[in-house]
Order: sequence, then C-alpha cells, then structure tokens
Amino acid sequence: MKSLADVARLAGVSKATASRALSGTGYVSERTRLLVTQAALDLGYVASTNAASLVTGRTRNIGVVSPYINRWFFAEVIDGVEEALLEDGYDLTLYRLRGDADQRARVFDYFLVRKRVDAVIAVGMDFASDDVGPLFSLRKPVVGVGSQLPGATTVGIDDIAASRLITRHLIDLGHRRILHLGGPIDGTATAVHSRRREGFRLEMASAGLSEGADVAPCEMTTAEAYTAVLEFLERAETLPTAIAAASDEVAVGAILAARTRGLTVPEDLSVIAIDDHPLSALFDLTTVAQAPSKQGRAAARLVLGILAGATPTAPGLIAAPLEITYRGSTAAPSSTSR
Amino acid sequence: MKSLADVARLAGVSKATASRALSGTGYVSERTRLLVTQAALDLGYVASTNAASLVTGRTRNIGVVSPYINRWFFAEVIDGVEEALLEDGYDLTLYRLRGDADQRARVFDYFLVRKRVDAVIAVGMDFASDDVGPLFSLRKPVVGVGSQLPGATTVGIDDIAASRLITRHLIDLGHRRILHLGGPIDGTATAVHSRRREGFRLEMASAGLSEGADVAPCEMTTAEAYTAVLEFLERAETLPTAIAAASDEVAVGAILAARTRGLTVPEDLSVIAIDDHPLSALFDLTTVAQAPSKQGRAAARLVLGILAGATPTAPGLIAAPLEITYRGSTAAPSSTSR
DNA sequence: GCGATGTATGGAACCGGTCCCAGAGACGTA
DNA sequence: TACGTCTCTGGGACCGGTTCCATACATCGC
Repeated sequence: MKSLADVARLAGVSKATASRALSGTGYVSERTRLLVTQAALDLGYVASTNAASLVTGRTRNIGVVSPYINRWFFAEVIDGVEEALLEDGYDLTLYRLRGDADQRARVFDYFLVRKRVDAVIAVGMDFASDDVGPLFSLRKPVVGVGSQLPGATTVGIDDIAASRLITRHLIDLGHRRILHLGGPIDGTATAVHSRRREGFRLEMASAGLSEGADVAPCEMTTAEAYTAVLEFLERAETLPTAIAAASDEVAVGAILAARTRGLTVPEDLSVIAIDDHPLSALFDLTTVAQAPSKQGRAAARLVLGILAGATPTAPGLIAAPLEITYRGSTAAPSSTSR
Repeated sequence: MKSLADVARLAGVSKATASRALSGTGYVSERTRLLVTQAALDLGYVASTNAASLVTGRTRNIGVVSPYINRWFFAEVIDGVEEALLEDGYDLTLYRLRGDADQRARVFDYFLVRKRVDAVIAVGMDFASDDVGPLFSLRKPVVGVGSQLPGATTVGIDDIAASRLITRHLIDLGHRRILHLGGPIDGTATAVHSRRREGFRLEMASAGLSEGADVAPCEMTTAEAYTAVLEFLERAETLPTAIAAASDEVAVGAILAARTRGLTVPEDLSVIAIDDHPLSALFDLTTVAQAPSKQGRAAARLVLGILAGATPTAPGLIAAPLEITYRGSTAAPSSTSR
C-alpha cells in the first residue's frame, strides 16, 4: 500500500505539503497541488482514515444502535440515517442492542472500549434514565429516534398524542367499546408501545369510557397480533366495535384475524393504527403517518450539525406533526353491534 | 482520555509491558499483569482500536454492502451477520449501495479510499462480472450472500433450482397455465429475481408448457405486486390457474389482489413462492423456506474463518438445501377452471 | 562453574497521517 | 532601505498503540 510519504517523494515535496495539497487545507500553490494529486493518482494512493483520526480525533464514523434491524420502523430509520450520512461522507457502524441484561455491558464494551465513533444515534432504544449514563459518558453527541432518550434530543412523534388522536377518532365515530392492541405488557413505561397504550387509556378515560377500554398485549409483529386477536375474540364476552392498534403491522394482524373469524372491516370492526406502513394502503387501513426514514435523516442531520460545530438543540422531543390518513378500515359502528 | 502510557506509569511499568499485559501476548508475570489491569481499571482506560489497527493493519471491522436494508431478506441477513460478528468482537460498517451509475464510484470511494474494513460481505448485490473488479482489488476477503458474486464464495440458495421446484409442484398438481410474478424486467441476468424467472421458464419448457407460461414483472414489493396482478387479471384473456411468485412478499400481493377480484385461493388460483417470510404463515402460503439470518451468520463465519487464517473456500455457491413448506395456498386446479 | 534456555522487562522504532512552527521569498508601504 | 504581511514549503513532533531487539535474571543440565 502506498503511503503519503510515497506520494510526497514522487511529487518531490515534503509530507506536510503533500498532506495540505490533498486535504485542501492551508497554503499550497496551484502548481504543487496538481503535482501532488497527479502523483497520488499515479500511485493509486488511498489515505488511511485510521491514521488521520488518530491525530485529529475524528473518525467520520457514526454509531447507530438499534434493538432491531429487521422490523419496518427500525430498518426505515437506519435507511434514512445511512443516506444522510453518506452524503456527508460519513460511515455508519451498526450495533444491534437488544435485551436488558447485557445491554449495559455491551454499551460499555462496544462504545467505550473502542473509541471509533464520533457520535451515536439511538434508534428506538428503550433506555431507562439510569441506563443512558454510559452512553453520555462518551461525551459525544447522542441523538435518539423513535423512543425518547432521557437527556438527549430525540426526533420522532409524540406517541401518547398519536394514540390519543386515533382513539379520539374512534370515539368520535361513535365507538364505545374499544380494544387497544399491541405491545408486550412488561415493557418499560418509556417504550413506544407502552406510551401508545397509555395514550389510549388517557383518551378513553377523558371521554369517560374507561369501562369500554380493553387491552390485548402482544409483541409488535403481525403474526403475534394475529394470534393475540384470535385468542381475545375467543374469550371475549362482548366484542369491541373497534381496535386501536399500536402499529400498522399489528393492525394488519388484527384485520387478518378478523377475516378468519368472519368479521368484516369496518362493518363489524373498525381498525385504526399508527405508522403508515406500506402494507397499510393494501389493507385500506386508516392510520397516522410517520415517516421513519425522514426521522432518520433528520437525526443524522442533527448529529452532523453538532459535529460541524452547531450548538446542540436542547434535550427533548422534536415531534413531527400528526395527521390521520383516512382510509376504509374505520367507520361508525353498525347499529346491530351498538 | 487516558492512554496506555498513563496506565503504564500508574502501574510502574513500561508501555511495552503494559501493552503485553492487556493484550495477553508475550511474556508477562502474573504479578505485573494484575498490576496493569488494575491500573487500567482505576483509570477507566479504553484502548484505541484506531491506534492498534494502524500498526497491526487489522481493524476488527467488516464492511457490509447491501442494496436495501429495509426489505425482509436483506434486513434478516444483516441481522444474522451482525450477530455472528458481535460474538467475535467485530464491528459492522454498513453501506447501502444501490443503482448502477454511481455503484462503482461508491465502491471505490468508500472501500478503497478508506482502508478500514478487514473484509466485505456483499448482501444480495447484483454485480456483473466486470463490476466486482474494484471489490476484489481491495485484496481482502469477500463473501456474498443471496445473489451470487462472480469469483467469490456466496452463501444462499440455488434460485433457479428453487424456482424450478415450486413450478414443478404446480405442474404436478395439474396446473397448465401458470403465471410467474415478480422482478423488474430490466434486471441483469444474475439478479435473484431474474434467476427465479429463468427457473420458471426452464421448468415450464422442460414440461412442454411454454405455451402456458406467462410472466408479470414488477418490483419485489407487496404493493407493486398487488397492482401488477390486478392489472394482469384485468387484461388477461384466459386466466392462469396458478401463480409462481419470485418471493413471499410478492405472493402476498398476489393473494390480496386475488381477493380484491373475488378469486379464492387456492380454489380459483394457487399461489406458491420462495422465502418463508413471517407473513407467509398468516396467508397460508406454500413456499420454499430460506433462512436469511442463518445465511448471514454463515457468511460472517466464513469471513471470520478466513481472517483467522483458514484457507478460503473455492468461489461458488454454498447452497442451502431446498424444501417446500406445504400450506394451504396450493391445490389442484378446480375442474371448472381447468 | 559455565553455557544454554526460558522468562520478564524496557527502549525505541514504527504505523500513516496532521499540524505547529520556523524560515524563505515576494510584495506593499512608510 | 527597512519592515510588516502574505504565501509557500519543509522539518519534526505527535496521536496511541504494537512489536522488534537488547538486556537481565533465574533455572537447568552437564
């Protein structure tokens, strides 16, 4: 491998001058600049970012932490982040960080031990406030996406508000017995699904409908939702007239389960959700759009801005506006089921 | 940030000894080893991989290139790769590499220019043989997953064989007019969807059914497949009795489109596909399972093995065995439609 | 007692860049 | 003429580790 010294020698200049010529910093005459770039080209010279970051302390590399990479929201966010980083010539190092037991340990091992990221973007990480300590002890910019990161700027939507919004819509349509679907029951209160469930509870309560509020917990996947809804319908005494789902993926499971049970949507059962997953259009699902890849881009921009010297925004949620995309899965409850 | 020199000073030894003590190489007495590790602990010392790799030339970092990260197969593979790498303490740097125009340029820019990966795993990259040049010029291990990489070891399934298998199953059931669904028409011949289409053609031809073979191209997404099938059914003179889909995601689009048109599966239309996507169980879809996350793991293992000194396996496909998972979406054509 | 071998340690070169600082011309100005 | 300023270049320290080599001592066989 050719090094900068080789280039400098061929160009007949010093290492220092060669470095300046290639990086474009400091004073270099046009003539020598051409000389050096030509020499670099001739030798097929490629710079070592390692060596550079050793002295500059900057790696042009961003760490992305996410509990999943094979679920829609997370994958979309990462996609957006990657795109934005690429535009600025940054690399993305991916860490899947799931579970709780080894969570801290891994944060320590893989971020503290190796100091090769300039900043961290945490995607949908459900960190408790005492868990983020190690993350911040890096003294590097940290930005969250999706679930809110205590003490850090987070881009996303207000999950409680979004859930209240869809619940409200069902209530406004005339529904009184509503099932909230999705999210394991043992999640922390700050988890996205917990907050969406909380929003549902709050809205039902404020409408005086706590009696009609029911909850079916399940993992946030279509398959789990399908069986959860099937089981719920099995043992329910009075059926709900509507489902407020924690996500589109879960809602699709509900719709499929309803079909299996011979219920039609929305006549027998209205379904509404949050996300605007690409499948939701196919299932004619009313939902609240959130564009995760845009959130990813925004988070990346934020981080790059801070690295470029911008003053960091105050910790807290940078919330995207909420708007319902009305489709055919919601309607007033039919008179018979009322 | 504390450096090795600080640790050495505190422990009262030289940098060299401290390095040996912490890395566990060479001769170090038990006593000084404890001394050094304790000093490192006290100071909260974290080693700089950058500095280390500068001299060793190894980064403990693997580059993963993939055209998508938000599609099931790719996300699953990356997930598997990440998991396997993590176990060995390797990092994963992700590069999304799509399109063709800037494809080469990016490979050059982001791999050659920065020499900070030890090896490359190319996930579902549809590289033409003259496109892989830059990739191999890195002189680093390269392993492919999914679509076959000319000149490199690739783990995956034999797409042509898989497609022949599902087509054969339909033929064996008695179907004579079969539609192949999925994959843009302009893809290169080596692309996964092209090869699956090719497998379909071959099997139909070898059964003397070229007449009954029809093709509906579309992007490999559920939504695109949905509209493609709808349009196809619109203008088809005689309807096919079965669909061989290039992927489960596409097959789900077909099933939904069939439902929209009032066709029932499998009575009016059999559907079979390849992948065993989690949704396929919900849609009762007969399919050929491939476990992408396992493929990812396997590829990572392969790469780690080579880096550990194992002799690289010969270029070519390491194919997983093919087996149909029989579910309810396939049946003999009904007598009326026959 | 002596050389060979094994264990333990330190000094210093080295990886490949960046950047501070000194110095040399060129040019403008008092 | 003398001096300040600007442009351009090179020398060399430095980032933070790893590793080669030399040295020192202990042990062992003969």
